Amino acid sequence: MKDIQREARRNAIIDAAEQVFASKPFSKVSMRDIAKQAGISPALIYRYFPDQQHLFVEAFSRGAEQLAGIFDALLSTPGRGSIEEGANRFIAFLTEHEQYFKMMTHFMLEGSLNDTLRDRLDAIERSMLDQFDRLFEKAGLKGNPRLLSHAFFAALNGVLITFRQHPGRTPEEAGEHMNHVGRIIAQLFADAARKDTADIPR
Amino acid sequence: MKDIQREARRNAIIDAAEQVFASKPFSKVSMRDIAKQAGISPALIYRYFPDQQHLFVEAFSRGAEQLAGIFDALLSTPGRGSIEEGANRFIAFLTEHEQYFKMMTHFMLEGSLNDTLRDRLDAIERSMLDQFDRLFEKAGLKGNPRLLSHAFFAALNGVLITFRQHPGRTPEEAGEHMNHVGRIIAQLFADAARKDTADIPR
DNA sequence: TGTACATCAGTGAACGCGCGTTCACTGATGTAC
DNA sequence: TGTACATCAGTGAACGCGCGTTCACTGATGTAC
Repeated sequence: MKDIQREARRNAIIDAAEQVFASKPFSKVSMRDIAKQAGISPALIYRYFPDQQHLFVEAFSRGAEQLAGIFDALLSTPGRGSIEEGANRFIAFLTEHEQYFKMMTHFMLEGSLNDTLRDRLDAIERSMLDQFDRLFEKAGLKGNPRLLSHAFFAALNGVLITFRQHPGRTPEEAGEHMNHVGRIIAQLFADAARKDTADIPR
Repeated sequence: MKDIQREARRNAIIDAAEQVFASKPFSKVSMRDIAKQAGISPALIYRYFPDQQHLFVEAFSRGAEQLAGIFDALLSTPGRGSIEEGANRFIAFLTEHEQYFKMMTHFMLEGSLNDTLRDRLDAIERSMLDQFDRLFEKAGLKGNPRLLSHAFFAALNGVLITFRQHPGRTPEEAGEHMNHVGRIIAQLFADAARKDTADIPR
């Protein structure tokens, strides 16, 4: 079988995984579901991925690349890429692509993960934090922005988790609320970036 | 059987659930584990709780009450209860009592929950937000603090989730890092509380 | 005080199910001669 | 070009397991007379 075909099928399996993740809670997603969505037998997945965890990490890493691409475009456009815009895009991407958000929180909360995969996820997180660093640098922050990036990244994750399925709201209303709260947080960080970093303890 | 004895056993089951939750990831906790920890048969749990979800919500609600008590003590002591202190206590409580953190994130992420229980959890979240409101009022904020409370609450949750099991850190180091990042976030919110609320869009 | 009975805390074993993964096998395709 | 063979994508069914929950039953305890 040609490498191209193999690669195509592999991608089709990841696509299927994403679609299933987008349609039900993480804990309800099974290999059978994914196989069904892809129109293949469950056994075939194991010819393309050693196990479930590898497939999930692969799918997540795809989302991370997309998000990095969005940030990158923002940051390399003059006059764009404010801290507010970064927050807005981050929240928009992860609410519009729930599958990645579900995977991310799963990895953050679940302890038992293969060392190699854990390393891979750490690298993804670090490159995400690098993008946040650039956001702060572009906003004019002097000194090392890393700690602020940690705080900002964490705060935005928290907004997504806390208001994802808020009581008596439609998904649209929830999304609006997340953007609203995200904007408030972004402004606090933008204020901090404007000041000297001297009064932020390290 | 006397009501007192019944109540004691009921509490013992909740205690056991907490201990199991503290010792392993959420997804690995089973009714059998809890029964074993409590020294009883799994079937007996069902004479005290209609099902697993009710038990979990009951256990979580206990933690929420403890945390509310801590905030309440802080807020009713003159000269205490700064925003920084609130953040610090919040993070400390949920890192020292991992079981509640695991349950909270589970409820936030998992969609399929009984309506009655969902209402109960919403009430718990609202009363937590009330405490955050008081924090901001005590810090001198004029106007309705609710939106800031949402943002602060979400940001602190994010810190807990994001840095809970950070690569190559001992739990102590992770806790230190969370406190550090929490302090930075608290300072941003404290700055915001000091200013007029007029420049925070609603 | 003694006895018959009702109550219900508590149990061990089972039910039914869904899961991740593997196994034994089929059959299409490419290749060597 | 035809044939024998190797390769390997792909499958249906099964394995083994753990889960939440229920069932049929036991036996201790309290109560009515």
